[in-house]
Amino acid sequence: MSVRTCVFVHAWRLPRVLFGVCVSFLSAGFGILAPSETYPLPTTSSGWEPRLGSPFPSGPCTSFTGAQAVAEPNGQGPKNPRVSSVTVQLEMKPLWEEFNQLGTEMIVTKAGRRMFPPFQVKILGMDSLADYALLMDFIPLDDKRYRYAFHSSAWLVAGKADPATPGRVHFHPDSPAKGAQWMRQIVSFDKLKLTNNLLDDNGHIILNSMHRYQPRFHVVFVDPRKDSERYAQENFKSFIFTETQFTAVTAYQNHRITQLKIASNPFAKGFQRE
Amino acid sequence: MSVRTCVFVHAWRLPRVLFGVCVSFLSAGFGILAPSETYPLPTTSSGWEPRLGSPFPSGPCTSFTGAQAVAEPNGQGPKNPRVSSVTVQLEMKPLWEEFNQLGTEMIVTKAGRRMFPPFQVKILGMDSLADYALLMDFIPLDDKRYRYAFHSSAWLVAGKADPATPGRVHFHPDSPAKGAQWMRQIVSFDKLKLTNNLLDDNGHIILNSMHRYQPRFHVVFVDPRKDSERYAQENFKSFIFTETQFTAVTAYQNHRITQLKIASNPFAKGFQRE
DNA sequence: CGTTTTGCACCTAGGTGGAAAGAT
DNA sequence: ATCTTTCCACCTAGGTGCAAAACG
Repeated sequence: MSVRTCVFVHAWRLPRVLFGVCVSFLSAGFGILAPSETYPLPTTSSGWEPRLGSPFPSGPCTSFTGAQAVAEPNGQGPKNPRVSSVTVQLEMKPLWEEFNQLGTEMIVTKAGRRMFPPFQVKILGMDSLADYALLMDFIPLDDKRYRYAFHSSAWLVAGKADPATPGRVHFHPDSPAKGAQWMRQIVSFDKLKLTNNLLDDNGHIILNSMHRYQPRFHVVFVDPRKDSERYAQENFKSFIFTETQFTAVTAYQNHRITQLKIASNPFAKGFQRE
Repeated sequence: MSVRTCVFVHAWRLPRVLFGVCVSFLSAGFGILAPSETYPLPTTSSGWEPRLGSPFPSGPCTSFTGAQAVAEPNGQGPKNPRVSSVTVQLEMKPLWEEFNQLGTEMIVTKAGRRMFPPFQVKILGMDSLADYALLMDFIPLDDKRYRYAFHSSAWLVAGKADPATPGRVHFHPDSPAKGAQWMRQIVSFDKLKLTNNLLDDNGHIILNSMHRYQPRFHVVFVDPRKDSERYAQENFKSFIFTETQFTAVTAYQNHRITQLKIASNPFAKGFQRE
């Protein structure tokens, strides 16, 4: 399937075009967006290898494992200097790695569930005076469905992936804001919730349980030019931290994941050492 | 005392001039502001009658008592149409009036205490596409200190006012934002806290206990022009709701105020009917 | 003596995983 | 048999007025 994604958005908390980040499929059109709302994105894919025409990572985006934990996307084509100079550090990287080593699981519920660890980043290199929007989306890591073999404590492929969920984007609710504001302190996506409800109308991210996903983080420069749509491809930069990938579940499968969640999430303190 | 207030601000979450709302005394200079931070404002005054040269209400600003509860300031001089067309409705007006009838008291603590009822407004008439900042400040209602006579259940003048507290302004933390955003729903100043700590460095509003105050609400248009300071006087509009005036206290004096607080504040439910 | 501070019990509001029941 | 839903006890986080102690 050929997927074309277009960056272009109408109406940002406003009744007319302000700037844009619109994502459309070959067959889909535009849409009106508002912060905290979500929007269809291509989620069907055979992984997150390069996809023709996608403005979001068209090359293998890797997160560096250096001391700074900076994600450096590649192959996103020519970029506006206002985004090309942006770098991002994943917060709580050691904790993410600890989970990732065990095989991170994220609970999805009908009502929506937060992620843990929380997706938080430190941002550098923005133009202090320019407006930016920050958003996240989730792409399938493969086309498979999984099941957990309790006896062997291992994930097994259980077949082909279920039909793709409605693709959505989560805008950080402070969007849009000045670069100075985003860089001032750690940016936390703690309003983002994951659900398995295909009919969700709370703006949550919809995922298939027992499928694997890769979170993506996008920085979009809000181009003040009237014809900003023309520069859509240049005005954003995407980041992927491979240590944040996870399997969506309705109940924890790996007991070691459960224990690590309990040990590290303050809200689960009630389950510590019994 | 002659007080001159100047509208002009440097740095809005940003390292250089963006737009401004700076308030200075005759003897005081400028300052760097950021949302949620506060800033010196003239608080010494012989009431809130007209004050020469003040960009904030220079005429008797009254709140209408009509069905819409719209405050209509007067005598603020020529205004930019982007602010002159703005009207504001006080939310929970009946509750405010109920308190006001008894003599509203607001607790001040070292750590800072919220107001109750909460100061919330509905805003109309903004330019949807323009940027605005919203802020509040508090001015002394008179030059007196009070004490409460429990036996007669009445407030008595206890002398001349204590030295004025450091004047501060509370910017609504969402500032600046588009008119459309502000008008979308009720704007609540629930992050604003009152303190009696003269050395407070949490950005709270500092008040003298046993003194009376009048909250003010200011709408500032963020003028994109380079020389916006020149138009500072034109770019804001102030609103005063007389039913929101109160006496600052460290402990409630009037028992009927206590009862009304308990009856109407959800967080005080633990004290209902004993 | 009037006023302020402190610790506290009691709330609101909402994020946890567990256990049992339900669904397919 | 596998997966999902629901309810719940138990947390975090923080906003209340109260009572006693402290202050000046």
